[in-house]
Amino acid sequence: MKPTVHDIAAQAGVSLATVDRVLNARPGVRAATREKVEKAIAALGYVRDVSAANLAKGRVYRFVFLLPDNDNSFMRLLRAEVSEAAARAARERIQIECRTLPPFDAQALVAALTRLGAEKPDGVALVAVDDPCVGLAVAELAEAGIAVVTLVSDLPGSRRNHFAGIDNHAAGRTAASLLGRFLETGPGEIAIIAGSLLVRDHRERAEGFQAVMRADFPHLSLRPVLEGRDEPERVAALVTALLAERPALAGIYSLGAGNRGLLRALGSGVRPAIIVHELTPTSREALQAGLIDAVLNQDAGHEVRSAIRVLKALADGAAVVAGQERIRIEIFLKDNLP
Amino acid sequence: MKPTVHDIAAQAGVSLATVDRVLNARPGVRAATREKVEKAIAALGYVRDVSAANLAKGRVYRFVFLLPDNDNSFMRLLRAEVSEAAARAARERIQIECRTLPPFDAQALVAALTRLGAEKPDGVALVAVDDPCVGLAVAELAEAGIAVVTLVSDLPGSRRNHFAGIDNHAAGRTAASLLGRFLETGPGEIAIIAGSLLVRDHRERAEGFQAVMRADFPHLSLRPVLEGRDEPERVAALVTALLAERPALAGIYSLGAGNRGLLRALGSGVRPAIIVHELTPTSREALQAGLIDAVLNQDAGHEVRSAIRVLKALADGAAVVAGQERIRIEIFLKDNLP
DNA sequence: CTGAAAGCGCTTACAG
DNA sequence: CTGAAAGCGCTTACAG
Repeated sequence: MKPTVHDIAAQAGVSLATVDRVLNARPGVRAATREKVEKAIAALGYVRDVSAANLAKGRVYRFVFLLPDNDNSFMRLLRAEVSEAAARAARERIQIECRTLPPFDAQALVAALTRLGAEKPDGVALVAVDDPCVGLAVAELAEAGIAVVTLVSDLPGSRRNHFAGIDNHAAGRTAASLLGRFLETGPGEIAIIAGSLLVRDHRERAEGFQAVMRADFPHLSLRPVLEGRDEPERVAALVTALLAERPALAGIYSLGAGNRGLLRALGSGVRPAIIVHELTPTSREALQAGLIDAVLNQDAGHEVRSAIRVLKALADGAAVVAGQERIRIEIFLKDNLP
Repeated sequence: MKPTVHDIAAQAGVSLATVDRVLNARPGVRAATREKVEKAIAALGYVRDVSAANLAKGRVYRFVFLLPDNDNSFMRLLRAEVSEAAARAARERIQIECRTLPPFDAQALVAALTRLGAEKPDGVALVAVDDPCVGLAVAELAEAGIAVVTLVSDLPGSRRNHFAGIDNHAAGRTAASLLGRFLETGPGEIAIIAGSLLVRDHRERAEGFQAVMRADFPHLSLRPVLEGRDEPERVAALVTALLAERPALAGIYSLGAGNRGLLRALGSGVRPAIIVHELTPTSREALQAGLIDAVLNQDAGHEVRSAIRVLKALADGAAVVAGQERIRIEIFLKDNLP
């Protein structure tokens, strides 16, 4: 049988209350007593039953998710995944609240974070906006002992505890490798469409893409990055103009949102090779119909579940399973669609 | 506050024992009483606290993993993942035992399954061998109320409850799509190397690959499937002979194990485009060094953790999170290696 | 068929 | 600084 607090108490010759004090590193135990108990713990190989402890404590974990209220498929999906996970988590004494904010708005994010510093939840997950004052607000939460996880968009160099998202540089490099291999037939021009280069994820994807293209596929030349602001209308206008000017364009890497616009702007004849980001109803359908060649994806459900697991581990001071929390850059062709 | 069994008992005017009987569908409750309790449960929106219940029951889940003792990287990794997961699971009242068996041996597997029918664990995970008598042994476990999950290799049409693995047809199709796109420069010949076509996974991968190649890339012709028995030596011999006969071979799809042999057989000059299965130290290094072009992978850690979650859900009669248990066909290029 | 009481492993006032 | 007792939400003999 697994040893319990009773066994430790008996072995150490103390009461349950004292065992509990030592176990939880609470003050008010003489050094000699503490040592006796620690010896017993080690001797018996005791491992605490966390759910029994939580039951006794009546502990409820409180986590808050701060999400942008962008109206694009990916963000909608992310919000839906948080809601679903919240419903499941409630059964395990984990209370998740989801607050939406205007997108790309550092001030709004800072305000929300500052408020949380006062509310003192056990943990916070946020889609970061890349701005120094956000880093400062995160530092204050960390100072207050609140666990912080960045989601989808990171804040490197800040005091966040963990990032639940993909390596966007690597995503850009992957897109370049793939597109380069698809276009070995001869020279050509490649267009890059971002949402905005002011956003860290997009900038990193663009950089990774350009680096590999220049190094490994010198026969392909890169056009300057276009910024579609993640808006279908704007993307459509940009691509229409682009194809009018360069009807023989070899490839397009669309690294942001608004792909509905991209698809609308394509003619019906020979099209460039196309790689886009995020598996949405639009991109899935386009992939299946052969209108695009590959989709790079981050699994929103996995990111959300991972963020919750990590927040809980941080709250418990427990270890995480590294392999389980690594968010993959998924490559989808029409053949391996889930 | 979340309602508890006490609240139900009070509302229905019965004792805790009776509430428990209704909650667990145990016999010996008058229909009228049962109804009162059920009404109270519904009215209060009661949700059972599973960990409190497990604590009270002193319940320990017993799961047994039946794994082949193949000496290849993937199977070694799979066994290691089971050990790791077992260590973690022990803390949550889940006891996992791992038994190894000779590979591809239906008789040995049937014997092990039959023994388990007597031992009556809560659940069994097995790497299936595609043989009708294995299906019968699985049916007996199902009959005995033991949850059964196939791992990596499925047993379709059997009474297993769930398959934790990839769609191997789709994997083959994916390999073909990718290789086809990599070889658009002109006609050429493609070789397929399997472990053995007697194994279901391998057969399905080969079929998927051939189907897409024939349909979408008619300029590429397929050579007959070679069988390397997953042994490096044999694979090396086959590939050496192949390249001697066809020095201008355009591509190789290696869908089984033994890739160390494949790499050894490659000359130092122009090489065919190559796609292999499973991310192992060997394939990772080869991908990074540019000796192969892509690796299709199934995440062994994910498969094992998923199998355990599903077995637990089956034992509890609970629902699974479909998105979380879907095993992806991962595509790795050198740029998105984890 | 139904209920009172004890207990799972841990924690928490409260008393000393 | 230390301990006895009650309690978290659920289940289980046992008695009636």
